[in-house]
Amino acid sequence: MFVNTILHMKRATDPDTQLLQGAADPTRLAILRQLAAAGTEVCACDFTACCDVAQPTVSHHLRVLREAGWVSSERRASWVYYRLEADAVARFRALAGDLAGGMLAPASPRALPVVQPSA
Amino acid sequence: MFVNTILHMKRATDPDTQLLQGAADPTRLAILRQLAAAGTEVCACDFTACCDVAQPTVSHHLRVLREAGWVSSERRASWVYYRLEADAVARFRALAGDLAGGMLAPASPRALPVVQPSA
DNA sequence: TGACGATATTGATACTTGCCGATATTGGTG
DNA sequence: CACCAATATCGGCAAGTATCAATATCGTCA
Repeated sequence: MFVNTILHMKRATDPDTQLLQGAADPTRLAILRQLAAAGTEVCACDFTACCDVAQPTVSHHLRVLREAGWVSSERRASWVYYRLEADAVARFRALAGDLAGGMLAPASPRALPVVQPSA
Repeated sequence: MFVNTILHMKRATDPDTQLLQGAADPTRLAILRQLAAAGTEVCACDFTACCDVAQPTVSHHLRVLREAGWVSSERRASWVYYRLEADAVARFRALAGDLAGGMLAPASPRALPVVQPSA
């Protein structure tokens, strides 16, 4: 409430959120999946084919992915090759693990709070 | 290009994208983390405290999370309790696994394509 | 150097989203 | 029933974002 008086000034500065936002788009997720499936670098021109969006749009999404840390690119001859960043994938998996948290444990016989909570 | 002539008509209909978009916000990620850390259900009033946004905003984010399948809610007395949906967590972890794809394997000695790719 | 193919950037537009104040709704209580 | 506390919904605004056409840039090749 107080912190937020600085009006909407906090969006996605957190690296985890950036990572998630990077993947949170159908086109970008398709790109990430294609990269994961390939297991190796992929030429930018190969994404244009799969994503049913125009070339500038693909380029835009690739930039977003790069800035989110998901991919890195390397120019070779006329083509630009993109590859998944192992570090991003690792962080993503760690995040998934965090959220799994209590789900994995057999869940200790928890007492349902029948009376008022903290507030 | 052709499919897209239907102008911007495909946003986030895919369930995986929905899941990612659900988590791709600092406030919502904080909520998810708090739920995971708690390992059990959490009263809505407890989120208002941690998220430095106004109550209607928290309520909004909780709805987004519910619609994305991340959480389910149950009203008890005056309070509403939220809990993580195991299914969503599982799908999220599966997604992380998918993206890891080739990263886990020792990466077969791949031949760098020096000549032109597919296009 | 000039032409060409592959990508990136720019500019404009429409849609989406996060936020809050005000208000409605729900359930318990006196 | 009237009141109160906890949540949800509504209305509107400001910022973000996805998209494309047009254009710029970069590298290769003749």
